[in-house]
Amino acid sequence: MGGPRFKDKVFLKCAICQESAEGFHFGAEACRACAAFFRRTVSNRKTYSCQGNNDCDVTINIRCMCRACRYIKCIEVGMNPAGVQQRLPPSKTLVEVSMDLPTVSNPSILSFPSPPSSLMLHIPSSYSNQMPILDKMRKSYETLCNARKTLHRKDGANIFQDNVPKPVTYKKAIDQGMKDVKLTSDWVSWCFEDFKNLSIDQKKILFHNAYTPYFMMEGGFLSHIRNTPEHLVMPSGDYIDTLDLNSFYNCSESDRQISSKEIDRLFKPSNDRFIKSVTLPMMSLQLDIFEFFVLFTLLLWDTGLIEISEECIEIGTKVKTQVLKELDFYMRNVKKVEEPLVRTANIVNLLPAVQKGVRRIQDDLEVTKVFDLYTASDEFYNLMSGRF
DNA sequence: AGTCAAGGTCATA
DNA sequence: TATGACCTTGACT
Ligand SMILES: [Zn+2]
Ligand SMILES: [Zn+2]
Repeated sequence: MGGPRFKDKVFLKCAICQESAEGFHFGAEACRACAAFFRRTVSNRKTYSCQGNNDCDVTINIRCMCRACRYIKCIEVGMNPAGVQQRLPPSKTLVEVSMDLPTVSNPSILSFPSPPSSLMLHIPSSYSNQMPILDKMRKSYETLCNARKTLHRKDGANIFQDNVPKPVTYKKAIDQGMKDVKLTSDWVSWCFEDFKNLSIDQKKILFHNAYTPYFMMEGGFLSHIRNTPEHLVMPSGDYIDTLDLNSFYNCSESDRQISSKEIDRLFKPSNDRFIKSVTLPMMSLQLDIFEFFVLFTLLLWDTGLIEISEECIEIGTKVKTQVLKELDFYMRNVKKVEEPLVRTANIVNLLPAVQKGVRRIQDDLEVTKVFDLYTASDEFYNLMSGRF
């Protein structure tokens, strides 16, 4: 028993099983056992399934009890499957395997499902000190994306394969939005130390106020990144096809009471409006990930809310000012924007468009509620109050 | 030369 | 067969 080792005056514990750790592995502080487990899992492309409810404890004594939950925890603490290298010696058995899957020749490519967009950039670590909050958001967004891949993985699908994005129905979209609430709330806490320290009431108020607009704004942003403005991209990577609203709103299980024309009349104007006022401007601005984070910050820390405390207003104002300063530094010294003021104003001007877009679409849903066809949004909003 | 984090090996359960 | 202690490698300082 070596006991916990010293490392620069600090005890380090494995983020997965709490055993004393020896260093970073694949993006997280981890013991060698968990690192080896993660490497084997990714390298051999194994899939596990949990016999329980995907919430088994993974601690040092029972770390092997549930492989599925151990792997999920690896992802949650920040391990990146892309960190596992491709098998170097392409042995004969591997060649045979790849013959079975002629469409996928290079397994390592599968670890990078996101198309390499220059707008999803990372900043050099030398800039981290100058923009700490944005840097933290960027890094934890990567963690969020990995966690989403696990969470939204289709049953039976290989976790390491990039699922081809598919159009979703209304019910699936709500379902994915509900599943993503917890991850997003975790992400918010990862991003803002100040948010983590708020009272539960204040957290709920801020998060509830921001989640739906954020959900839609992120959908617009991701569709801008993918260059498919007519799609609203969901956290899972699937999308709402606004050119085919009929299949979106008419789920197969529900009665097809509404004609395709009626659907278009009800929903098309607000969807088109959202694309025109949010997604397309993002594309023309070439909004990047850090600028998107600034918008999220302004959205979350809504100091105009009537229910929040004076202290919360003070904190929110401080956070927003800090992030705007970081944006200023980023535009001047990293992105080297010619007219930072004009660009910042254009970016911030997206927020009222997002808010109006959300309101329009929510109004549409109110109308459908009168028709008593869709009730999922009630569950959705009820769920929001149970977090934190 | 020393550290870190990859991959590999192989006794053991 | 999966695990994890132990070893090798290769990049970086
Ligand atoms: Zn561990
Ligand atoms: Zn489990």
